[in-house]
Amino acid sequence: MKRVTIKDIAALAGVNISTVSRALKDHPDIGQPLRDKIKDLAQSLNYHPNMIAVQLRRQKSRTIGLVLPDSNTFFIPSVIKGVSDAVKKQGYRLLVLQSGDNFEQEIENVRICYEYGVEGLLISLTNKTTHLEHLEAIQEAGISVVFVDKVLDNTPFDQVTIDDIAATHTCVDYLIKTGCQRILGVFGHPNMTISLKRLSGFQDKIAQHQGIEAQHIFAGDTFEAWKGVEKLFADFKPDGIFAMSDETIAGVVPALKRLKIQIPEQCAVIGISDGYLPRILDPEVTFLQHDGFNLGKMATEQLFVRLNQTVQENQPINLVLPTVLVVNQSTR
Amino acid sequence: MKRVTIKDIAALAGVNISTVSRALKDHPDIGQPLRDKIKDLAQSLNYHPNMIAVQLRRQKSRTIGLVLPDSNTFFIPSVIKGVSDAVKKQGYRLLVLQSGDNFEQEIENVRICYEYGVEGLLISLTNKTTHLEHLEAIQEAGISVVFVDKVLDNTPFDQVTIDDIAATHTCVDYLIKTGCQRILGVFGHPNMTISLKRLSGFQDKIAQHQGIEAQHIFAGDTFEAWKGVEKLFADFKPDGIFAMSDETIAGVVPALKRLKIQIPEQCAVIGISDGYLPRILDPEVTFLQHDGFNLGKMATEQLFVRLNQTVQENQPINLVLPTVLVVNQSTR
DNA sequence: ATCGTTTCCGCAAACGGTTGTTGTTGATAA
DNA sequence: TTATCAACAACAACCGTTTGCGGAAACGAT
Repeated sequence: MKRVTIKDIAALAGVNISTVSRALKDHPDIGQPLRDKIKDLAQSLNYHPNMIAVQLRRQKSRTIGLVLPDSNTFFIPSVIKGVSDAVKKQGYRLLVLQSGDNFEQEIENVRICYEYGVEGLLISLTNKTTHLEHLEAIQEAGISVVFVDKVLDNTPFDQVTIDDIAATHTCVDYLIKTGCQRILGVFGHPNMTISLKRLSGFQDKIAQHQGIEAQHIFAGDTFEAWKGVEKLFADFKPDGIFAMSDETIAGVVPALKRLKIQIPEQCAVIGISDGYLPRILDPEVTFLQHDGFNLGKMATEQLFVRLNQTVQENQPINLVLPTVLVVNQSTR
Repeated sequence: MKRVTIKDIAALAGVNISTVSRALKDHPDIGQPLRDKIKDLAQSLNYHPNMIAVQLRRQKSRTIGLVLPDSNTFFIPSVIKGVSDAVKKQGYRLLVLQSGDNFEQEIENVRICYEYGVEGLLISLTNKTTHLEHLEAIQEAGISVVFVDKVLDNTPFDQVTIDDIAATHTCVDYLIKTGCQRILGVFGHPNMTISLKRLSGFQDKIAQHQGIEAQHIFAGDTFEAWKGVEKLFADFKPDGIFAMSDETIAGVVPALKRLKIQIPEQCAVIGISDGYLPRILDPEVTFLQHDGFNLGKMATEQLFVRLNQTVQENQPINLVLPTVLVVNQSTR
C-alpha cells in the first residue's frame, strides 16, 4: 500500500540511496552487476519515481501550462492535440486549464501554473480579459508566455495566430467573385481581438468594392448567431454570409434553413473553420481552413524556442500561419 | 527573477521560516501584528507557495487524473467540463491526459498519473484496451479508479455510465412506433463495450417485434459511418436509422443527404447525443440526451466518495445515469 | 614498499515547505 | 517573591530525490 521509494530499495539491496539513484539512471559510477541487481529489485517492487520529489530537487518541472478560454466543441480540441503532441515530443508534460470564459478564472489559472512551476505558458485569452497584469507578473518571474489564437495585440508577448485580415479578405473576395451583392458578416464576441481584426478585414474589402451592401453582427455563441441571423433577415436580406468561426457557421446554416433560404442559390455561406463542421452540413460549406492542430504545434515550438534561449530576446515575435481556401465541390 | 520563498520572507522579517509558514496560514501561535507584517511582506514580494514542495511535504497532491481516449469534437469536452467543475469544488486540481486511442499511451498516462501522485483516477478507455493490469496496479497502490462512459464490465472498478441498453431500447422503440420497418443501427468501434451493449439493446428490441428487418454496422469515426451507410444502401434500404453517438450521427445524416434520401420521410434518424449536433443539422435529429457534463460530475463525486472512505469498500459500484428523449419539433 | 589511478560506493547537503516539540518571555495568581 | 501558565517564536526533523565530494579498495607502475 505504501509507496515504494529508493530508500526501500536501498535497504533491501544493502546499499546507500544515492547508489540506487545512480544505478537506476545508469550512472557510470555504479558497477554493472550492482546496477542490474538494483534495477531488477526496482522492477520487482514496482518502483516508480516520485516526480514531485524529483521536480523539487531538480528545480524544474518539465511542464508547460495551457490556459484556454473554454473547451469549445470545435477547434480547441485540435489545438490541445497539437500542443499535447509537440510537448510530448520535447519530453515535457502538459497542464491544461480551462477558464470557462471567466477572467477571474483565467487569473487563477495563471496563478496555478506558477505555483505548480510550469516552465512555459501557452494562453488563449477569454473575451473578458481586459488587462495582462497576471501575465506580466509571470513573465517577470522568468516564465515565457506565448499567446495562441485569442490574443491581444501590441503586448510584450509572443503570439501565434493566423493572418485574420488576409483570411477574411480571401473569404469576402470569394463571396464577391461569386456574385454576392449584399453581404452579412457574422463575428464572434466583440471583446475579442480576433473578432475585431476579422471585422476590420471584412470592412476593408467591402470598401474596396462599389455597390456592395454589407452588415455585420456579433455573436458570442452558436445560439446568438442563429437568432441574430434570423432577426436580421427582417430588414436586410443578404445573398452572401461570412461566418468567422465554426461556432457562428453552426448558427448561420440552421438559421437559413429555418428561414427556408436555399444555400447557396439564395444566399452563399463561407466561413473560417477547422474543417470538420462544414463537411457534415448540408450543403457542405466552403471554408477557409484554420488548422488548430498546427496552430497548437507551432505555438508550442515557439515556446520552446524561448525556453532554449539563454539570453532572453525581449522583442516579441508574431507568428502568422497561412490558411487555405477549401471550396466545396457539391455546391459549385 | 529568482523565485521568492518563505526563506526570503523570513530573512527580511527577521524571523524563522516556520513563523512565516504559520503566519501565512493564520496559525493562532503567531501574534496578529507579526502575522500582518509577514502577510504584507509576502504580498509585496509577490510570494506564491511552491506547490511542489507543499505536495512533497504533505504527501498528498490534491490532484485527480482524467485519462481520456481522445478529445473528440463532441461529448468529451462536456465530460471534461463536468469533471473540472466538480474537482474544483473539492479544492482539487485536475490533470487531463489524452491517450489518442492508443493503448500504449493509455498505460503511459496511467503511469504518469501515478508518478505525479494523483489521489484518484477517472478513466475512459480506448477501444484498444484489452487488459487492465495498469489499472489494477495503480488501484493496488491505493489510488481509487472510476471508469467513465467507455468502460469494461465485470471489473473491480467503479463505473459511471448511462443505461446503454435502456437508452437503445428507447430509441429503437421510437423508430418502430413511428412506423419504421427496416432499421439500420450504426455503432461505434466494435471493441468498445459501449458499442456492444448498445448493439445488444438494439438486437433485443428488434427481436421483440415481428416483421422488422434490421442490419447494423460498426464505424470507428464519422467518415466510416458515412461511407458505411452509403455502401449499405446498395442492398438494404432502411426507413429508420439508429446512430449510437454524435460521431455516427455526423456520418449518417450527410450520407443520407448525399443519397438524396429525405429525413425523416424516407428514412427517420435517431441518435444518442450530447445535444449540440442534432440541433444544428437539417432537419434537426431526434435524440436521446446523453449529458456528458453530468456524467463527468457524477463520476467525480463517486471518486470523492471513494477518497473519503476510511475503509475501502471493495465491492465495485455501478452508477447508471438516466437519459431523456428529446423529440425534435421541426420533424414531427 | 610507495605512490598514483581507477573503480565503486557512501555521506551529507540541498530543494521549499510543514509541523511536533522546545524554549523564552511577561503577566497573573498564590 | 515565586510558581504557573499562556502566548509567542525558534529549532529541527522530515517528505523523496539528486549530486558534489570524499574515501576505501584494488591494481599497476615505479
